[in-house]
Amino acid sequence: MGRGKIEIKRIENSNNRQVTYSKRRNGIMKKAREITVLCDAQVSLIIFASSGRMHEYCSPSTTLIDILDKYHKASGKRLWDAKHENLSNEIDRIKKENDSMQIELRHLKGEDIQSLQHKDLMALEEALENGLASLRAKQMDLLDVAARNVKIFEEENKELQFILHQQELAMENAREQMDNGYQRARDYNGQMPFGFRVQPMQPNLQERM
Amino acid sequence: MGRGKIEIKRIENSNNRQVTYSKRRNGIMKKAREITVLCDAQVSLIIFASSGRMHEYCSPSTTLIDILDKYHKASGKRLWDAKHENLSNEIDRIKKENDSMQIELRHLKGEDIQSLQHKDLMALEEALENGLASLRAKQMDLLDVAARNVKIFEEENKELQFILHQQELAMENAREQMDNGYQRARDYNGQMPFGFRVQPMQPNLQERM
DNA sequence: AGCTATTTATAAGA
DNA sequence: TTCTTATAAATAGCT
Repeated sequence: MGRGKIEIKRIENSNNRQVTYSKRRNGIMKKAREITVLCDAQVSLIIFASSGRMHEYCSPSTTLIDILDKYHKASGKRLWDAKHENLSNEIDRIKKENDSMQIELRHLKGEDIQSLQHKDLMALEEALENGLASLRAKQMDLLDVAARNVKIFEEENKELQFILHQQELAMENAREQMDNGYQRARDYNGQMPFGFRVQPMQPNLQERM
Repeated sequence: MGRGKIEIKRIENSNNRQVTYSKRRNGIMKKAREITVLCDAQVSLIIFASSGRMHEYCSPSTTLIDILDKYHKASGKRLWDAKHENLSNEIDRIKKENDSMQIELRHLKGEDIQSLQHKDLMALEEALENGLASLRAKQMDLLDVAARNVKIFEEENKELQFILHQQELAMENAREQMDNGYQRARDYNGQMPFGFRVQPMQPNLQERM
């Protein structure tokens, strides 16, 4: 369709080839648009010129991804399969793992055990009793710790009371000295023996509950 | 280009639409082939008719995957990465679910409870005790069933012993009659009253353990 | 699925 | 590239 008929074979003149490429590319794109509208078709058209430049057409109302998805289903060919399949398989695998854990959990919570056989029930019982035993042991530990903490607090309390008492004595002493002279009493606190200061930390306190 | 000019808009007559689709599809395919040859281009063309049927052209010397790869590089658009991302996200989601179930399971089995706080331990204890309670209930049911089955067997046993006894009497009787004449005794069994036959089934037997 | 009058696309030239 | 135009090709409406 032109001034002369041409054979369908590579156009050797690179300039002509480039011009023809442009013209025909526009032609195809137009045709693609037209068939889309006229016939309700979905079209994906990707063209790379030999120069590497790309042009694409994709019918509106859809996306290339969508079309490739349908292509996948329609042709059975797997395009980006390897990765895709691995991921799908992994999902399946994990889902199965999930399901079995879910069932185990339910059983341990006493749900859905109507269908279990005697043997399964025995195993379940053992598991529950083991769990409970571990739990009791842990609770005993905690009680131990708590008792120890109580003792530590108790001792500290005594010590604090002792220090408090000492301090009261010191204060009284100070008040007496104040009667003798304000200047000497003002920095009394700085001179108080170190051992009589209240310690804010309890380094011996055990793990909290 | 035809007997009449047409507007580029959806062809309402479905038959015409289908015919036009076929013709134009061939046209585009041909154009795609031609530009491939004439201009050294690489082309991927995928068309879905509204019916869902698919047609594709891909220039020789390449593959759809190859073209999509180049598309990927040329356009920067992702395509199937999106899908992969979705799958990856789902995997992450399920894995998290998995992990938390795993932890819960371990806790119920008394493992890894060193780090638990008092409150968690209380909850765990309750769960375990509930589970154990359900289990005991189920076991009681089973014991019940077993006891009932024992009783049924017991009664049946008695009945069988009774029948056996009757049969022994009958046999003795028969032996006596045989002394009187072989012919009359031969089909004695066929004449035995129905109620005295051994029943092989136990229709009252409850669910097994 | 063919036919063909017409419309479109485009090769070559400017 | 873009425009022009002669001509090849595609195809709409019929069978």
